[in-house]
Amino acid sequence: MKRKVTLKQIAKELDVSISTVSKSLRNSHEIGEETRLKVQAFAKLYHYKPNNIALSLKNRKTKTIGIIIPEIVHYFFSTVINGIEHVANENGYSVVICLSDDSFDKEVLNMEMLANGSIDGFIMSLSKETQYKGDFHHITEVISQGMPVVMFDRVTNDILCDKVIIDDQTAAYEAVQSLIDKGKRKIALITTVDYVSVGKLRTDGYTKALLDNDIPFDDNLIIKIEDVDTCEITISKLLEDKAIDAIFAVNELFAVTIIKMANKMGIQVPNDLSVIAFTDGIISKYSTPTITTVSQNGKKMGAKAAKILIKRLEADDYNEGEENYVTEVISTHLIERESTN
Amino acid sequence: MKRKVTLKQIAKELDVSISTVSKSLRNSHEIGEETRLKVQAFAKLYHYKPNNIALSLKNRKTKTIGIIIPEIVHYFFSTVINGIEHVANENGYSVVICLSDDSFDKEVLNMEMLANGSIDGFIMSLSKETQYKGDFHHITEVISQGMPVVMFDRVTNDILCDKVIIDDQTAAYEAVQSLIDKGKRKIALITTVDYVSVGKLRTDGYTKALLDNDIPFDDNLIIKIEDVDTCEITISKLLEDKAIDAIFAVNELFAVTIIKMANKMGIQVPNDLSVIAFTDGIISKYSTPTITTVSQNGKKMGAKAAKILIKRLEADDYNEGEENYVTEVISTHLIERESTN
DNA sequence: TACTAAAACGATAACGATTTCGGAAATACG
DNA sequence: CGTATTTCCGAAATCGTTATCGTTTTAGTA
Repeated sequence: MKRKVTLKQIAKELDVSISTVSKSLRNSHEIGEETRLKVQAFAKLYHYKPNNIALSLKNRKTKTIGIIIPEIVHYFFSTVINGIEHVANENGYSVVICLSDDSFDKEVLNMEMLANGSIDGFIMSLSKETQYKGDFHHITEVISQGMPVVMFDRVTNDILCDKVIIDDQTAAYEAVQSLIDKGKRKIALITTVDYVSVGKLRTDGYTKALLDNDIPFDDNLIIKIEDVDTCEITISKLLEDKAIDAIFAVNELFAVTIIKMANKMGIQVPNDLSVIAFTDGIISKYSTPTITTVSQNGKKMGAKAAKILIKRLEADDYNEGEENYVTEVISTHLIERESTN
Repeated sequence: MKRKVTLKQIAKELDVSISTVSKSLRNSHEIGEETRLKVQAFAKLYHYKPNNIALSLKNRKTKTIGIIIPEIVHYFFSTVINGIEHVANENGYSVVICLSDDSFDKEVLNMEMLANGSIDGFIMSLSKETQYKGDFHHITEVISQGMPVVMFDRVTNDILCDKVIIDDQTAAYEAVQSLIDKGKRKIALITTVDYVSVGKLRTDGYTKALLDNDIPFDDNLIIKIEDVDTCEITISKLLEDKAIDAIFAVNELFAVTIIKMANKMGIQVPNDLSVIAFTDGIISKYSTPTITTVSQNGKKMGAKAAKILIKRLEADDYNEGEENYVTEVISTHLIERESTN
């Protein structure tokens, strides 16, 4: 087993100094051509590659981005990572990923773990519990230490930093409006609990759309679901009200469950009931019927977040502290499929 | 903006030496109680945390695991990462993730990037292109440098290392056998191109099941698909043969597409046609009808892979080179749902 | 009192790289 | 021929830790 070769070993082998080797490999004109080529040849032969850790320590930058998300087994977050990873890689960055499992403690732990020199900056989406508690000291902490943070999707106004979001409220508004345009009047909303920021915003959009169209707002038509796996009864109860002609669901899991329950109860989608979901994921595309969704381009969000972060990282070298944080809004649009008519 | 505090700063502030600070924080008995407590209090006050990079350099280990997978927007791989991440975290490891996008070059690049000291070991699944080319020099390279590699799912016999797989052949065999047990005789197979190792194995299992049951093997019933998005015509052509009473698909995307096409052609699933898919993912669970699948527990695979890797990493400290590689086979089972009867 | 032993702390090397600075040799120039 | 200027290279600092090995001070013992 041959350990990786270091500058020191090359230096010793070639009977020159470490600095000479280093300079040769970086093609410094300080070194004579003969020596330079000799060193380069030797290094190539032994597959020399500079040790990243040593470089990180020296340069005080790791060229890696820390990602903290609630859950990875989730199409939207996967696509975001995908977007981040590609932009990161193009710019010579790696990504390290930590999952908070929607737990505040894990989020804090992970951030502390990464903040100790392992990464140059964060891209993150808040855990449910963090949003619920409203405790963001761990984030302000790293920001105050000069580590840039870009938040996406599940963000908070309590933190000053770059953000990448979609206009959840407007997107929801437009989705509901599209239902109204198709003549639907009794539109239900299946959403998450309120402390999830995006859930709240989508609810607002829903409410506003009804209001603007003079449709009476009925609190009974808003169902807040905490756990997808146990929502079937709640949904079927809602569906018993045959007058409901459309449902807006804040994610596709809710939507597909609705369709499933409707099927069982003999309610035809889209003929008896239109369904629109937020988040354009794999399920909507392959479900039967396919589901009309509000596209929430995760890859684009991830890419944008990465670009913002990297730009800030590279800029930090020159001008410090010139903080003019941006909030980038990724556009959404309605993807019409079979679940609406 | 306060930079992170270092030992040196604490030492200066408290007018002691760096070593004293270091030892105090590690509770060394070499340091008198008074000094020790003073230093600890000061460190706590300033939120001192040792710099990971410096530690990595010193200890020659990074406590991070490198993951290289073809694609993250893929339920199976997400669950594997989930499994890895949890075990890693429990043991104080981080994970850095690189995507090969099923490209050989990206796989090589990513490995080289990580192999230069950034990580302690790899967990990986081969890209399609790598399997196609059969070129594994980048993997043997890192292994020969003493870096442990654990491969999962898409593995190769050409590399000696730890592996975590499922028994694709037997699992496929059992799936097909279950169809036969239900009286199906004309069973088609929708699979990937042959160089994807798991695709090949599943095909073998299919073939063997037919053979063992004296069912004539018909080459026309095996459809090899390269790209999911353009397979609809191929599938519908197959379905024109109304005598086919069951289809075994090597992944759920194929399966759901089959069901979709069948629906369009007026073929009832499961009454006219039974469908079984490999890989128990989110689609199978939420599709209509729900799809009977061969469970391929990704989380378990990831967890197992991480355990094996970490065990090897910790063992490496003491005994070197005692290589007795294991190949762990994760058990599968059939999850019966609505697409079969 | 003189010597030894223990206790408390500091200097330094090392991990692997880059870079500034300084010095020696070779060349140019007056 | 003596000095100035390149050319080429090496020593050393640095990044933030830990660990080994001294060194000093104090206490204990004969």
